[in-house]
Amino acid sequence: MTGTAKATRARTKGKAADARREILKVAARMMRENGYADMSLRDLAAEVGMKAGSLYYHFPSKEDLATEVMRLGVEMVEEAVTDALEQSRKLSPRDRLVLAMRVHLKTLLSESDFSSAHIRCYPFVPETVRAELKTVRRAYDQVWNNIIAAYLGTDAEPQEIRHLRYTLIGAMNWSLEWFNAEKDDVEAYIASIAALLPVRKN
Amino acid sequence: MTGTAKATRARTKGKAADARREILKVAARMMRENGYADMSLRDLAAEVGMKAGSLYYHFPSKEDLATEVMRLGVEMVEEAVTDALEQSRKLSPRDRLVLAMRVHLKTLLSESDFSSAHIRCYPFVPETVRAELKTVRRAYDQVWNNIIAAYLGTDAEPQEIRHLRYTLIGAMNWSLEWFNAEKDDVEAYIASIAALLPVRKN
DNA sequence: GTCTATAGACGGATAGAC
DNA sequence: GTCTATCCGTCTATAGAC
Repeated sequence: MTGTAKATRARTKGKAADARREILKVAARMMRENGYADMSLRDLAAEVGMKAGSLYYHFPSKEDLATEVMRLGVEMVEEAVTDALEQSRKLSPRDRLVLAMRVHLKTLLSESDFSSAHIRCYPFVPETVRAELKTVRRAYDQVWNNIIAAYLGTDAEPQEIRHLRYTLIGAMNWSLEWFNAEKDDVEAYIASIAALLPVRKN
Repeated sequence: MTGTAKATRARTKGKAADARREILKVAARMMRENGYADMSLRDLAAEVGMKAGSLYYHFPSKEDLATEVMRLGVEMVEEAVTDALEQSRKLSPRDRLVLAMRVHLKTLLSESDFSSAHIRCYPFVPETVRAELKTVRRAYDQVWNNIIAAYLGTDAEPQEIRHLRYTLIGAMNWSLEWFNAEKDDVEAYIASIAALLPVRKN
């Protein structure tokens, strides 16, 4: 076992790590539902089963806690998308694009308060938090640039790639505003968006 | 519409009406930039040139002020879109759809803090505020349902219409997250989205 | 690791003078 | 119409006991 792996395991087991994970989980839900400003550390602590002051054993500040929640939010979707693509190398570029959309949307809607908290809270979070998230956000953008470039072909201009990325990500992320798990169907919505993407000759 | 809102809107002249408009204008900008929770009435009043307490001569509460800002936000885009369509009756259903997109997006990006404040703040605003906005929001949805139904044709199913509406509105509203007036071009982005909409035979 | 207790700042809202 | 003054609640964060 490498030192790094040992250290990682040390950080992920034990009482402190459990409490930390629980805090993050509840924080993600509260941020998603109420926003960053309206997430009270008193309420958060109460839901986790501790007092507000105790949170500072695990996180140095509210901003750091929020940063961690939002960072995990990007990393979760990114990992889900890249894993799915990794296991589907034989698909056509178009099918890979549709697969990426499916995984992004499913993660957003059914699995992860972290990702939706990121999307909803980003515009209003302190500038320092946004600065911390710059790198992970760029990395995820790059994942999509690659998927879309493969679909559009080698003659695609950078603006064409960016615009399609904005359109698709916007169409998907907007689902946070209307999607109702009891009435709506992820597959049906993906199919509707996919219907707008022409089958290309490459 | 409440009786109060109707009565106050009738007063469009005089000192009170001017101050009221100024308050709404600054409030819209602050809500867009910082969100509802982080808009302080003290800061708002300072920017308008008054003291916090004076705001209560014009609005009964912060919630009522926010409701008015957001209601105006929908009405402004709706009016811009319907006016444009009114003056372009001869266009094809597809061209009318693209025109509606152009006007919606331009209003959002260059004219109205009110509309962008609505879009950004809606998820986190108190439930009572959301309830007040239900009617105007539904009305604007209906405008788009009609435009899209005309484009898709008489055989379009309700879900097909809704899904295309969500996709297009999502693609446009997401521009609040990335659009930079100095680098990006509204027309170019509209063209990119429009390229995804097949020319139909009707 | 979590607690109690509290500092210190700021929030929305109201009353009454002018 | 706007101001001053203020009430009362809540917030993040810290210090020190256990």
